[in-house]
Amino acid sequence: MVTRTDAPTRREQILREAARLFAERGFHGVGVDEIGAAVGISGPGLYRHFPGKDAMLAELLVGISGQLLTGAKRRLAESDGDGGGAPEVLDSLIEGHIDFALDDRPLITLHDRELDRLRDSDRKLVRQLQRQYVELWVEVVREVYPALTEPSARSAVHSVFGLLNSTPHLGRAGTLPGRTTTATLLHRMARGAFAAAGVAEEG
Amino acid sequence: MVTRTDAPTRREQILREAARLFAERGFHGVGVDEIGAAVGISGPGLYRHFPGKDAMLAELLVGISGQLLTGAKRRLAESDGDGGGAPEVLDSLIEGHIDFALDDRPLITLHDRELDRLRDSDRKLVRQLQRQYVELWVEVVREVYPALTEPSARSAVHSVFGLLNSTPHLGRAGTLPGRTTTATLLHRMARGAFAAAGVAEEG
DNA sequence: CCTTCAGGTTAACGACCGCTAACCTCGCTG
DNA sequence: CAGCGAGGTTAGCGGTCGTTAACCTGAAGG
Repeated sequence: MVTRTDAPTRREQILREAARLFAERGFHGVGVDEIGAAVGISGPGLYRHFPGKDAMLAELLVGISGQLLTGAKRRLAESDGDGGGAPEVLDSLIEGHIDFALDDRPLITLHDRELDRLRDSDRKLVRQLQRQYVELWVEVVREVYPALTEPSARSAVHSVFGLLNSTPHLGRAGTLPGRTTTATLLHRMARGAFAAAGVAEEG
Repeated sequence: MVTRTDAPTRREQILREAARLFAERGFHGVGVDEIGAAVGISGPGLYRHFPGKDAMLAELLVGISGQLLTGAKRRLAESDGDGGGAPEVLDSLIEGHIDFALDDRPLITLHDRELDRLRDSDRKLVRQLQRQYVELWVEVVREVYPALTEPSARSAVHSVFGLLNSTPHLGRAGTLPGRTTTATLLHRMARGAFAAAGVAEEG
């Protein structure tokens, strides 16, 4: 991960603010004038950077899904090189998802909330990326907990996503008991949830 | 619970369809004409039953929050009468929440998604009910897992809500491996998540 | 120095949306 | 049976929203 030092482009500013506003008030609840105002230009000036409001949401959602999937693939590949067993890979996946959820709360919110506002083609793309991401988790989870059937594993993965993506509900930013504390707690809970899911099937 | 046999009133029909549509496409994404069409009347006919579109959302959200809180209080009281210890109460709370999440998926979706579209007074009321519900869980959780600090317990409760409320993401209705199977899996995972949160603090 | 063009501006259009007004039509009920 | 209220209807108003059109400006380049 090369950390950026140069200033964000206007385009990136717009995406960032749009994500925040969409997450706060919903896609239909935010006007283009507001997005413009948030970056210091006004209304239709946005159309120099994006063909329309939909395009901003599309780029955001495709970006998130792609980032999540790419990161997960990278972690999987890294642990293949190491002596990393399946449990370590699962830990790595959990850690990556938590980092994302804690660092980009607006995006995580949008990710499972505004998908249906996309044009058909974009929605299909995002869903495909999401599906790959889920399948990747499912494989690792089943390796760690062989007692799990495939449908149960998939349900378990979705549920853990729900758990990890709950961070936006945890106090409005300052109230958290410290980032690493929260991350550790979430990590333990995710592991615990998977473990409980994978004990016997039929409980 | 007295099971109703009489037909739902027009008003209840409207609320039911409005909930479904709001959950599918967002509050601002649904027009009053669509809600009307969904119950066989058209557009402004809704105003014979509700003073406005906002009022429908408000009634839905207040209703959910109230139902959840009432149910939880009832379960708490019942277990006080029995020889029910804290772990049994927690199980009962989890079970109740799962029932609700599985039976009223649209409402569970709205519950944490469209709260900000409410008038100030309604929003305050809903938040107050939600807060009471959370606090009730927190107390029980801390009784079962005394190692948990209060902020951690609160975070854990919110996270488990995220886990339990993930049901809308689990396949579009028919794909679930049976209701009781799903309920059991979710229950085990919730217990596992709490247990993992409550082991030591500092992990 | 003139041109070009990226990146803004304001004005305005057309569509849509929530809501109201005005009217209609039953089924009760005194 | 007169009347009246509950629960519909359609027409239309006022406001908002996404988008386009037309215009402006300042910096880069031959």
